[in-house]
Amino acid sequence: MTNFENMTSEPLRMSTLFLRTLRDNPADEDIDSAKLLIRAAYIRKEAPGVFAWLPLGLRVLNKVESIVREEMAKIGAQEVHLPALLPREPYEITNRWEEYGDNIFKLKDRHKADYLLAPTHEEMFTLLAKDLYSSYKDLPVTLYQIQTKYRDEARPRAGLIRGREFIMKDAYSFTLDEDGLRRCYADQRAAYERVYQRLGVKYVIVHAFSGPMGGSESEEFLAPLPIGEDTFAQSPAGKAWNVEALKTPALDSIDYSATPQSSDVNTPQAGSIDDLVDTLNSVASRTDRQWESADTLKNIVLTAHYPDGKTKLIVVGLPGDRQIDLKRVEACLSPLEMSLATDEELAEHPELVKGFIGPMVLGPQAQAAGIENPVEYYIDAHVASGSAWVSGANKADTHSINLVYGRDFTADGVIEASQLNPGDMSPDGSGPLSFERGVEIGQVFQLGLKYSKALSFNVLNENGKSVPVWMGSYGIGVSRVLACIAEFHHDDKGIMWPITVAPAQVHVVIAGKGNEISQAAEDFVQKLAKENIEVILDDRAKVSPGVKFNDAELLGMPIIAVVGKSFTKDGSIELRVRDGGQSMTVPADQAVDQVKDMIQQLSQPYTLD
RNA sequence: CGGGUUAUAGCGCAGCUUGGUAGCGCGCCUCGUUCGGGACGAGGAGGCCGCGGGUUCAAAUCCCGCUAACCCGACCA
Repeated sequence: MTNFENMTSEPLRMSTLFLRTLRDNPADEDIDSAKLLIRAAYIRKEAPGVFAWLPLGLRVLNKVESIVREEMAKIGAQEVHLPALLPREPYEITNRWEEYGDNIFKLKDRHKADYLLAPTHEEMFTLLAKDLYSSYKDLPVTLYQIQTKYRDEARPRAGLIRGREFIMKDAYSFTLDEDGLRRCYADQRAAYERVYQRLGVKYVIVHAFSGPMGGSESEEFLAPLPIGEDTFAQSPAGKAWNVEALKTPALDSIDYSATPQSSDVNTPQAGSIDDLVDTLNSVASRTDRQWESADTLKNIVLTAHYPDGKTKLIVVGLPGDRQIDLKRVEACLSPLEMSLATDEELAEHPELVKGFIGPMVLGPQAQAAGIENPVEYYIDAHVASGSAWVSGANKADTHSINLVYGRDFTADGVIEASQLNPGDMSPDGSGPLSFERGVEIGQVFQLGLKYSKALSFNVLNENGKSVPVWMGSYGIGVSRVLACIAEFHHDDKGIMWPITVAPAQVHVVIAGKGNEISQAAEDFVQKLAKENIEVILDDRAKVSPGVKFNDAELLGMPIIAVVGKSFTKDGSIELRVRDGGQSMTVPADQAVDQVKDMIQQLSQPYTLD
């Protein structure tokens, strides 16, 4: 049990432990990990998204952190600790004072100078490394910290999973070149896999959206849980993507030589795509097949918000059977943020006839239509070159049919604008996508030169030339992953901690009165302590056995030992495994060895299916 | 930012319709009896009924305003 060598072997006595378990679930939490962690007095909510750590919770947290530290040490990352309270200037240089906006906790000191509570530390780590290092001989170096982060979330929720104050391990690698970055990235990625395996957390590595720094690689570690806020997609070949990073496979061009010239159709009462399809089937019926929503091209007017607050209208065209996904549009048109245009905003462009907007007045077509100040037009990646569409004719009660993309109209750009659906083709072409929800518990990111350039972190290379440093950043949501452990490992009675993070390995219950029983329990606990096994001893007087059993199951130590009835009968101790329930009664003098066997078994790596 | 729900003891809740001494369960304290699956009896402690204003002889309760928490949504022209 080398893992626990440095831990105290003094038993935790429930008679004096700062602990009060709750019989009822807290009314304002609705996910299992938050309910159980609060009921079992591991944590306590102090404000929305802000939690206090109580003795047992802190022990779990420390063990999670220890595992992270061990794995960071293995790959040569060095621990530091930066302040959370930071001046404004570095964030001003990288424009994140503005970009992060309301998500930053901002404050002023007594001299009215701006400060912030750091949401992340790329700037400070870059400046720190820049301060000390200036030669290629100093590289590579990877620094990390485990530290409290602050983000003023619009809506904190789900207990520890989306907090405003949370604990994060963030690491930053500095290398001379891109190859070095790739090696650091691979090291971190491998360390993350070991961390999550040791924590007993299921994870899926998904391709993540890598932002405007085109080409940089980024992957997220998601814990597949239905309460997750991220949706990820998996292909039959086993690859996975965050939906934000999903790319639609390129479509083959369609031969449109047989498609007739476009023409207008009178379509009153075409208020929705469904109504339009019905109308088309009655006024413009075709012989080969019925009109379907997938034949229509709907054009959605969006207001694009620049970071400085200015706005412009854009139009996005996508197949009528698809839903627009504003987040994906934003990802393609970063840093613009999107909202649906209001009627007032629409009114500034009279060529946009609500309900009948078509491509012929938009983007590249606008000039020919005599429009001075054209609205930019983007087309969804599901629109194939050469495909024919029904779309608005830019006058009331009229649609055009046989509008061919690439013949009759083009766009200012092709973007990922629509929600992907189960069954859509995977980017790797291996078959239909399936979707699942996940909690982001880690991310590895090849930053490239973004921060070193912005903050002028250069070193001299072998030729004496000043070159920017390649950077990567790597995060683990420590408090969040703790909540995920509880999500994966609990039942309706309580938590079932993996032995690697449990506050103690064994929970000894004194069930019964009398000196003999309590003395036997004390002897047992002392023997366990000699073996460096951590113990919680329920030595509370005047507490009935039922209460003790229920608390033991709620608190969730991996092994529960009961000294009571069976000891009185034949001097034996009852041992149970909390998760999975094997249970046995062994003579007291064999109990320690039996516990060691159980710990051995429970310490086998988790098989993550 | 919009929508919904809620706010009464450490925790979970009732009371509000119809204004009149603030209640229940758990937890906490004392005494006694219990002691293997959230024991029982007796006796206690603990409240600015979210905040502010109003109506009234009288407000947890009715009216107006505010604040906070939790959930849902951030979407089809």
